[in-house]
Amino acid sequence: MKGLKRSHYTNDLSKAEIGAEVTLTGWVQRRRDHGGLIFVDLRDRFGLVQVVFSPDQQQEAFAKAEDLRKEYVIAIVGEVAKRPEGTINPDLATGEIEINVQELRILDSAKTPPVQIDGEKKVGEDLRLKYRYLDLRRPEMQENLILRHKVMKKVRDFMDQKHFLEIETPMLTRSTPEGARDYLVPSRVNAGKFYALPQSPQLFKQLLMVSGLERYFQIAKCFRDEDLRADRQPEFTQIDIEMSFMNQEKIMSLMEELIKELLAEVGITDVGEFTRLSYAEAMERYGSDAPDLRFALELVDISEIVAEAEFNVFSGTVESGGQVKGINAKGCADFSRKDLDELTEYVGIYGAKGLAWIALREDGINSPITKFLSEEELTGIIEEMEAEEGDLLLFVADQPKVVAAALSNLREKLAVELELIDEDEFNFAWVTDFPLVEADEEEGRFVSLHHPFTAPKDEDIELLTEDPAQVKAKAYDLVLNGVEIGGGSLRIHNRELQEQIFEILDLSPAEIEEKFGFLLEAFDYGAPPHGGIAFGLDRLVMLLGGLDTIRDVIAFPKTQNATCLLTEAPSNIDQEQLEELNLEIDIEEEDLL
RNA sequence: GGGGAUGUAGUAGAGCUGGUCUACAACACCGGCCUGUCACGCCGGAGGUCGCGGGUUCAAAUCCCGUCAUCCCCGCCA
Repeated sequence: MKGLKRSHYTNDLSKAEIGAEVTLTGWVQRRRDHGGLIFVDLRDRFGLVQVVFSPDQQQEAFAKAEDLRKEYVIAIVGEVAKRPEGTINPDLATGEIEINVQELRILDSAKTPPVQIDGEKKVGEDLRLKYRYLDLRRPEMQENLILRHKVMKKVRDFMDQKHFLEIETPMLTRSTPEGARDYLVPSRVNAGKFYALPQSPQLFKQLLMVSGLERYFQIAKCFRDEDLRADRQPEFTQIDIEMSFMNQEKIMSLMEELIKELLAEVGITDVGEFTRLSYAEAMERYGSDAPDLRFALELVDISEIVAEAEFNVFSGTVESGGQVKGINAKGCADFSRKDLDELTEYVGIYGAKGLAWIALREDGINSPITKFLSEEELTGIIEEMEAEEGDLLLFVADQPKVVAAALSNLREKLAVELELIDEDEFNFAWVTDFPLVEADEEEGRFVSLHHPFTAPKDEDIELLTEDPAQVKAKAYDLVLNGVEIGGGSLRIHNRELQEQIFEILDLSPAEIEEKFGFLLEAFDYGAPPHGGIAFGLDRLVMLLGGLDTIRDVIAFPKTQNATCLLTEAPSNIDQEQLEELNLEIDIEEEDLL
């Protein structure tokens, strides 16, 4: 490109530049060859501009333009010209002008791309991922990455302004017993030992508080070796924040300020009040600790009404410690048997053994269960659920966990099908007062709901010894449109309490010392009260962009099988590398393909 | 580990109650024509192991079994 230096980006150009000589570079989006005249749409990161090759202008450039194909990389020198009368393209930002080319240089030719870059047709995701560098040429994808950049930039500006320091923490760290499965990295120098990639910088940020940095943040890569979902990747990014000498209220209001500024940055200003819900209330009313508050369809507990019912599915469940809850699907009394079968199958995914229903139709009540209910019980249900003619009442009877999972998901499914969701709304809610621990039936012990460093509420400290399950935590989650986008807590900052929690989690003193000795020791040297929060950057950007998967806001994401179709990672490695690390592969040769 | 959906030219689809399927048109591609197009147009052309393997059958893109890949979900994700 000797001697040719870009003078403008495509979208810099407007009527103001008419007559100017400009040098542009970019990709050929499309070529329209009219024989005696060739139009090329030149694309750069900022947009498109039409460049015109005409033998009247420049014979040599015109001849060369005959060879141009899609995605060729070119540089042109030409004059900005007003488009002739009647040829203005109102759909194009630069549609009032065009470039009459004097000189064309082909900087690189290109094979016909396997995915269409300018097309509206959607391409299979496997191909998009294999040719991710081409997929990322699409303006939609570039906009997603730009949005992500803007959010990150705003985070840094905001945090800096609030006196936070961005501090990096190690990627090679030690494995911790609680939490997700670790990604492990073998140590060559220390044969037989492993580093773990961080699930989050949790311990380091707490140590930074002990160090007296007071306000820390980091846009941190985190790694969790668990199965993937539309909103879960094995490596993802957290906006990680920690501060000293703050109470929960101050942290939450500072974070609201941050979130509002982030939204304003991307043009979303009509954000309502952040709702506050206790965990207990969220579970009671929505069956979820991350409820979508853009619509109602609240869960109603009718356990008491049907406790003595002849209908054994209800009364028997209540008797054995379960509950019966329902949703009033307004105006759905005309659902067909097939619709109802489908919903029943749907709640089955979440472990519900059935879905009872009462349809309040014009010609009376239609239901397979009302014959087992007394007049009084039926009236009680209808009253409790504020049901009227035209409504469909749907019930699940089971253990509270199953009822919550089934009905919270049913609630969301109904909201989508009944079009109750305003897609433009950004509805934030804080969920607070989480239980500190919950019983893990499989392992027969308590496990932390958040993580083991979360502080219990002061008034519940006495309960720690008697009934740990009743202890509430100084923890808070931020939920946006039914998606958990962040969570945090005040931390324990003294050794005694932290040791007590570890004991409740059934960690032996030896284990505690081995795994967390360094943290407890740090607390012996003057640890300030501290707390923080971490936001899932990918999820946040996904929601701001109105997207369905975080893959669309990650430049090079993995497939659901945690592979990279572009680089074909993970891959086999040389025997030599294994030997250097003192590792042996213990699977059959033929499986190692 | 489990449930579900999808897999047909480069791409996205139709065909899939088995037989004129020698697999269809579209977009893209290649060639020709065209000086005002902008999803340019017109004419012509090339392009397919119907994901892969096996089975049923006189006959399989179509039915059955297995397998692989991608996606959605359950489990899992402090």
